[in-house]
Amino acid sequence: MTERPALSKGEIEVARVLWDLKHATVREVYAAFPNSRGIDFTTVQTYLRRLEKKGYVNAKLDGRTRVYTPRVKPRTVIRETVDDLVDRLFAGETFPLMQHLIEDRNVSQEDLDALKILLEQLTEARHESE
Amino acid sequence: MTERPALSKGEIEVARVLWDLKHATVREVYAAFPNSRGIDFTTVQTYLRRLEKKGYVNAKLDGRTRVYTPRVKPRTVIRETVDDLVDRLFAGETFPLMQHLIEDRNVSQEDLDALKILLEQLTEARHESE
DNA sequence: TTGACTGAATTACAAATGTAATTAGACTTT
DNA sequence: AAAGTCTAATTACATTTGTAATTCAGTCAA
Repeated sequence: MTERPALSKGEIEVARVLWDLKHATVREVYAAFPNSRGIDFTTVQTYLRRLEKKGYVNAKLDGRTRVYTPRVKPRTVIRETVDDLVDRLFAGETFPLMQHLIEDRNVSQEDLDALKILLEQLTEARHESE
Repeated sequence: MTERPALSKGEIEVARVLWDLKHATVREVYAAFPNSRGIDFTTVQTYLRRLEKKGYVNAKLDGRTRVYTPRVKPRTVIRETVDDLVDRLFAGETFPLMQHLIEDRNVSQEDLDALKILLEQLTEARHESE
């Protein structure tokens, strides 16, 4: 089963950076944060260690420095995280979330158009595989 | 400012029940949980107390029993919670989340159609107000 | 070789969270 | 009125999370 403990907010932030970098040391992850974030080097270090313990990243020693690489794909984490949110906030229903996103946020016209295209494609794909 | 502390997962669960009931005692909220949830009466009690402290619900004494009522609307909590998720997981971009919802989940054809209509409506509304 | 310096590992710690045990107050029944 | 019983309030506590201080191990300049 998927029994990985869920990620905390801070852990997700760090995981995202690591997905971008593909593999990186603590220092590199730390450097990738904008200064405005005001996060401490050792805090990043802690998050990476916890990500490793939770099974989300691998670490191998290069000299005396640990190099981290993602172990779980973004898509998987996204799915699990969004699942959880949808369960808690919408009793498992996806539609209300989409409705909220479309109606209560400022979606640009470009995004709206892109969405329409997505929907069309999906509808067509379904008809084909019938 | 919106400076209410964010809700935890458990707190959201309880808040949702209270939104449904409009106003309720601890016992009523507790009763509204399915048995399968396996949550303790006193746990619900704790969550309600914390929701009150955080400013999400009001409580008034009826005899010696506390009756809770929502103080913050679902829509507001949803907005804040989803904002937070989108920030953490998608760097604030709404589109990737919608894309995920549409592509990586099993959206029914009815939902797809409903979405298209939503999109159309929004597009029209925009053209009018130009 | 000995401090000073650099960078990484280890340890720390308060606050938040999930979960519930314990205590206390009011109502009932002998 | 004492004992038992409900129900609600108070207190407790381990775990997780956010955040970082502290320690330790090489390296370099004096």
